[in-house]
Amino acid sequence: MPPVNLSALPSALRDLLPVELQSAATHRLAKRGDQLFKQRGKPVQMFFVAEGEVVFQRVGIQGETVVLQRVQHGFVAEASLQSPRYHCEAVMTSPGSIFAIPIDGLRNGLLSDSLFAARWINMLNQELKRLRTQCERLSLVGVKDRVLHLIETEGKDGRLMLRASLKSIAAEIGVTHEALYRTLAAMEKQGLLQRSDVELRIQQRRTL
Amino acid sequence: MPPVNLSALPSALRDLLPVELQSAATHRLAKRGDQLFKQRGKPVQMFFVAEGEVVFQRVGIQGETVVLQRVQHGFVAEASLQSPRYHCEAVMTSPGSIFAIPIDGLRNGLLSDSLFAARWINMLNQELKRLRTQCERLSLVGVKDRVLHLIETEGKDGRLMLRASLKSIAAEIGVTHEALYRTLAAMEKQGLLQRSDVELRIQQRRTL
DNA sequence: CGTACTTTTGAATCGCATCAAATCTGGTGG
DNA sequence: CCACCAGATTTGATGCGATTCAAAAGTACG
Repeated sequence: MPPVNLSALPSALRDLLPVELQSAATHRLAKRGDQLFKQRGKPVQMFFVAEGEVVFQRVGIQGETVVLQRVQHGFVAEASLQSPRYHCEAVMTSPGSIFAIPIDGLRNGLLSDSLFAARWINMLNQELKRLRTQCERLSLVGVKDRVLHLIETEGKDGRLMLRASLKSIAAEIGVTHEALYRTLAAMEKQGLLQRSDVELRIQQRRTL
Repeated sequence: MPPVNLSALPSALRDLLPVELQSAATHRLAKRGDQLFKQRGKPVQMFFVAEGEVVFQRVGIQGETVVLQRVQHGFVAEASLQSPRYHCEAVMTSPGSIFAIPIDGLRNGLLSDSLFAARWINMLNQELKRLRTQCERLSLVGVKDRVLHLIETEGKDGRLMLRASLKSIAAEIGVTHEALYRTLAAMEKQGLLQRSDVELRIQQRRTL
């Protein structure tokens, strides 16, 4: 992977990382199916997804895969900063653009730059909240409620941009893709929802 | 709340916090139903549960409560370090022992003590992993699989200590308490599980 | 133009939510 | 110490909705 033209860095990275880490970053274009790292592999780089989608998944005993997280823009496996091994694997589900930062440099930077450490903690806190929200969503009964919750929490103004397939969304909200397709169709028929190629939009009731 | 006799601090706190923050900690005994903080309240203290159980929950639109997290030993709402408001409420579900640390002191400490910041990041990373595991659990189909997953991931050697009611466990794994009771009974009848007042134990198959 | 994947619809089964009600438990106050 | 109450535990009956298995049509990509 080549070193990065600094001006090409996503603003999320430029605002977060100290300059010395920005220069240490490398970049690559990844295609669908590429594996960023394997379960039980040793972390040497921290990956940041700028474009495309990465799923963070674990392979169960019967070989079934459970999606733990989808990432379209952000770090993958921040929690593995000091882990000797990955506890999950990361795979591209759509072609994309990936930045990588050496983990030891990251660790040093966090120790030597306390403002950077504070920003990093902030990022982890946001991630914690996002995960708690996801747990909340998975606790809801019924596909419909989960869809609405997803649009309300991950979308903006009742609109959820579709950056990935509905199938991967189905996995994320913990239902089969068949159930999701059927529920979306039913909701649209009831006028609760509008679908397009690029987004899901909650149909606002005019009078409350 | 009185200041704390330093030697009474849980070791988890003594290993994590700088001494100046340890002296700033206060302590209280809380009883069932006590509310540590309210949804939308302003965070001024960071709470650490040493004994008893706290649930971290959000009240939904129809007034139903969703349990986001149960804490028996650890920080509650670490993610609210820089939040202007809590996005959830925290309630004791059993009497317990609570330590409180002033949030501004915590923020200052994280900025001035980089080793402390590194330990804090470590703690957040562990919490992230725990939450991802919980999402994984909630994605499983069937109460039985969730129970087994819970015992495997939160227990030790196939034994899960019951620090709280089965009902609160049911909420945590996202099923009704009736379904949990029935499933446990069925699993016990099939010899998959042993129950006692204090723990659930997976029945090991002798031969694989 | 074929291959792989997503999207879609169908049918059957069944596990779980739901509503109800009884028993048991620990804790409180009289 | 006992009556009482709130909550936990348990069992029962019912119906819906999601999983599962199957198959077809649509779509992207090399």
